[in-house]
Amino acid sequence: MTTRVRVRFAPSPTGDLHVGGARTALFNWLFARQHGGAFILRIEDTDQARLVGQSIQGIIEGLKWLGLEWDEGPDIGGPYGPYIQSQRLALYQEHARWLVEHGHAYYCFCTPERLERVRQEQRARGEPPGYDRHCRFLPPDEVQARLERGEAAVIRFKMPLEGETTIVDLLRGAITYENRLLQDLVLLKSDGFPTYHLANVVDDHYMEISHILRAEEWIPSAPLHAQLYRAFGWEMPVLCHLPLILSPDGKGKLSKRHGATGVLEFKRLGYLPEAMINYLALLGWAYDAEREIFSREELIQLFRLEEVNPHPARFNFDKLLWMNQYYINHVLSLDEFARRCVPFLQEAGLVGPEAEEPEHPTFAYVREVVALVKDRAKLLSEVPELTRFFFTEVEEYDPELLLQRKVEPETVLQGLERALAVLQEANFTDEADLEQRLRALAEELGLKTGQLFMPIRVAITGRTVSPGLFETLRVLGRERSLERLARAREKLAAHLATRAASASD
RNA sequence: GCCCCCAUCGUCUAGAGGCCCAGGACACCACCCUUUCAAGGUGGAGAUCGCGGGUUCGAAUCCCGCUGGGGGCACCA
Repeated sequence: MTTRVRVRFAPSPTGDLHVGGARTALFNWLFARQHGGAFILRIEDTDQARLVGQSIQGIIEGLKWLGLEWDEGPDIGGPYGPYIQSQRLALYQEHARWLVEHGHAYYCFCTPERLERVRQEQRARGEPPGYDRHCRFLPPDEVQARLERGEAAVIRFKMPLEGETTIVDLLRGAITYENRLLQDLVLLKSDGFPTYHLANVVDDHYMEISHILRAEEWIPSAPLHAQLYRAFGWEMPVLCHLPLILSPDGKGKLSKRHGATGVLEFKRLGYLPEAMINYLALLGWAYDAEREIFSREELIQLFRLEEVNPHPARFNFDKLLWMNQYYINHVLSLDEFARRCVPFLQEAGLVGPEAEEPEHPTFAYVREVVALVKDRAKLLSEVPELTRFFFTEVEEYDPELLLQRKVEPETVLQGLERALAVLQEANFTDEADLEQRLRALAEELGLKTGQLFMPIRVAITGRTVSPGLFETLRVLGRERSLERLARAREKLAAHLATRAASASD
């Protein structure tokens, strides 16, 4: 029997899409694509108290940024909709009632206060906290009377009191629980909303989900789900619990206090979705002993769910950063890199909206400029700082930066003067020509190349770290280069004069 | 407290009984390249495969116990 693969990512809209959720979504997506199945986005908004407005939008934006497109979902619909649980309430209520009528569930009138008190007493006695099944054995006519009186009630599942429940996890095999240790959990809350357990099981069934890939933290509720499937007489999908992503120090799940955790935060910080996907795929899975750079398409082809390592992995920001730089340096084309730099350059006020147009000269210039930092940027967000002097005047800098250890200040000054003269003659479209002339000049002045090039670099860029000198001169062009050189010479001359004056005082 | 999962360099991992006195990557160190910074190249350091018992001619690999880490125990998901 081959059932069509249908998987789902089912976040609850309580905040941004975080990396843990993104990894779950990724594995679901890879699995669906690899099997020619469907990847479904379902929003589990059954807790109105924890709802965060706009977070559905944020989740969708995050998934889109990662390129994890879905086949059915709240925004695009599909044959099994609606895909937002708050729009399916009647279905859950109907099924909760069905369970009561068929002896699998019961009404519970216990107040939150009573439940809390019971739990406290249990804890005090060193017992595991949980519901004491007080209402499970209420006489039917009392239940009826209280319901008619309009008393607030929830519906709880009647967990079998004896025997055991075994679930089968794709990565871990059989996991067995003793039923007597399991709880009579709430399926339908007093506000008429279902809990996760009911809504999830009902939806997975009606949406014909074939494989449930979700985080490991759900293992303990799997026996309840298995019992629900049994009570309904439904076949249970294949279960696969994905290992958790732990904080870098390994102490607990990754959370906000460990730094960026929201997928869109990573976007803002200048990470590439390709790097993010690649890194996340490798958190818990590996292709072989050597290879670790994979395109989306390669992942779809090579990924094997059964090979996922069941032990939790720590999130390593260093490795992600390395991978991001690797993608910028070695994977992205120049055009692609330039295109992605544009929003960051705009944000920094260095280019206008025209830079977005591929045919516009501004984009052509951006392309030329960022080509010089493509092999040294780790994050897209660094690009504005790395290239600022190509778009604006050189920022004010300390004239001391022009000076070289072991080189007389007068010689540096002379070097700048001579460079100005030499470059006057140069062909600025020809890096080799620029290089040749400046190397010759260094030799003429009896300086090591660095001793001449560094002052020029500072003059041109205002800093001691920059892209290659000759390519920088080329992109900057004759006019701006010579002007900056001249200004640096004046600046240094003035500086040396003041220095001499204060020294003679 | 109870239940469950997991266990190879600091981290992510390869390893499915002999190919492993354990391979790769990040991070770290050194050297090379070099106009700065990167990138790249070469090399180094880093794991008695958590510990203890078995099984076997042989175990990182199989079994048991222990320990450690993580998860869960809501009218949250």
